[in-house]
Amino acid sequence: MADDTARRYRRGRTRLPAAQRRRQILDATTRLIGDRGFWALSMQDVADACGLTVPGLLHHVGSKDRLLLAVLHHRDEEDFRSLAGQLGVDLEDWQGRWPSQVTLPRACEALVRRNATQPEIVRLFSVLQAESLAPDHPASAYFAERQQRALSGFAALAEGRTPDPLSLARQVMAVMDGLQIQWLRDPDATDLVAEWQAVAGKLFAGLRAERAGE
Amino acid sequence: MADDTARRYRRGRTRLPAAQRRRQILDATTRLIGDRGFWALSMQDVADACGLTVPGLLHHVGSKDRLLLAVLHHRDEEDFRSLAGQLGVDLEDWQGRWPSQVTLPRACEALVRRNATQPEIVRLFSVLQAESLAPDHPASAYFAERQQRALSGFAALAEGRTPDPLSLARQVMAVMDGLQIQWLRDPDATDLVAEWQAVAGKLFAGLRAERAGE
DNA sequence: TCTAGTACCTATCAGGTATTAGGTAATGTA
DNA sequence: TACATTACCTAATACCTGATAGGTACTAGA
Repeated sequence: MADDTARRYRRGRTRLPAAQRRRQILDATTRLIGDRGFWALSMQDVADACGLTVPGLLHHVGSKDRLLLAVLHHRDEEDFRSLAGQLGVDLEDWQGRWPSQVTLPRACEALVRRNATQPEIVRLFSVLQAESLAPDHPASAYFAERQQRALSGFAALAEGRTPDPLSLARQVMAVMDGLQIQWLRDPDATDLVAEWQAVAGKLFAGLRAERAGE
Repeated sequence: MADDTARRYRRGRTRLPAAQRRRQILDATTRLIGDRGFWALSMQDVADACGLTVPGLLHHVGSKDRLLLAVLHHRDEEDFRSLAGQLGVDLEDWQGRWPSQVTLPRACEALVRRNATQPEIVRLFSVLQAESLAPDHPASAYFAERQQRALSGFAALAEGRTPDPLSLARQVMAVMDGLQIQWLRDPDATDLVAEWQAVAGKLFAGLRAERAGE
């Protein structure tokens, strides 16, 4: 009997180095949350997707909540890196501020274009953003901070070019989030980029090309 | 012992007529889903909120999924009724079309104003709308149909006054949904109505007062 | 006052949940 | 080849999940 369990042990599972396994876990979780949301996600689902048992999975991520936060941070980093690349900014000499050739319309366009290529990830954030409106959701604080950061980031780009940059930032963010939901619900009927460009024309109508006082 | 269970039976619970109890259940569920989302909601929570046991609750609603749909339909009806009232439309002689004095800007303003007074309900729909992006969510079909209905409703109001009514409808809906999320996350920092009016000015800039050909 | 209907109960089920404890074997290094 | 590390396992814990079966007692109509 002892022999039996010994023979059954880890039947056919592959053993991976921690970093590689961790990446696989984050990827799988990203996909699964995008499909079902976080509350509906079970550690069993993730473990299955990775060819692990549940405790095997927990060995790498600690707990379900920490898994969620790891996924979010990972995606944020990745997105930021890609966006900077698309805008021609070198991350080596990143000073915490965008260079002057990066304008709000240009940054938005880049963001929307990138999002249009990765619906699963957009869904992940859309679902989680809404789910996390509940104060005791594990990602509640994260999304509150993220909204703050995004808003002031957008506002900074419009600084000096419009009377109320923060208000414009809110409008930009609202349109993006709202369009994405419609697009996810019915991807064939909605052209995310085209629709964005149509609104952008109206939102940015009064935007000055140069900062006031330059 | 039999005596004991008999004495414990329904200790102190109040018995209500079905219609009244059902309404109480719908109200409580609305509040709870707004707080936690549907996946995170348990029948136990609802039962507790109503002073019932879980089977007692199920007696009235059948199943968790049917409870959800009942809540959604109930809210939709209520909202429609209120909106019509605010726009001065008599539901008795409702023909399936809005009278000509109801314009898209006016309808939107009324909608936003009403939403601003009931954050819990707005949260209910925001959370559910995102959760239900998963195709196997019990409200998935409902929200797909609802999005369709809302879009064509908005588009109909703009018919003949703008080159692409459907596109305008999508923009309007996107802004509303997006602003609501920001507002729910941070109600004090966001003035829903004011922010809407600011965007509305831009979105409706080219809208003709009269339908083309009138 | 008897009776039919029904609102709601208790008990139980079959199955999921995340997490912990403690062990096993594959791996990289001395 | 010996050893330490660690990726991952099995087993068990202590829940909670929606749902059903079958009974109890309140209530409205005759």
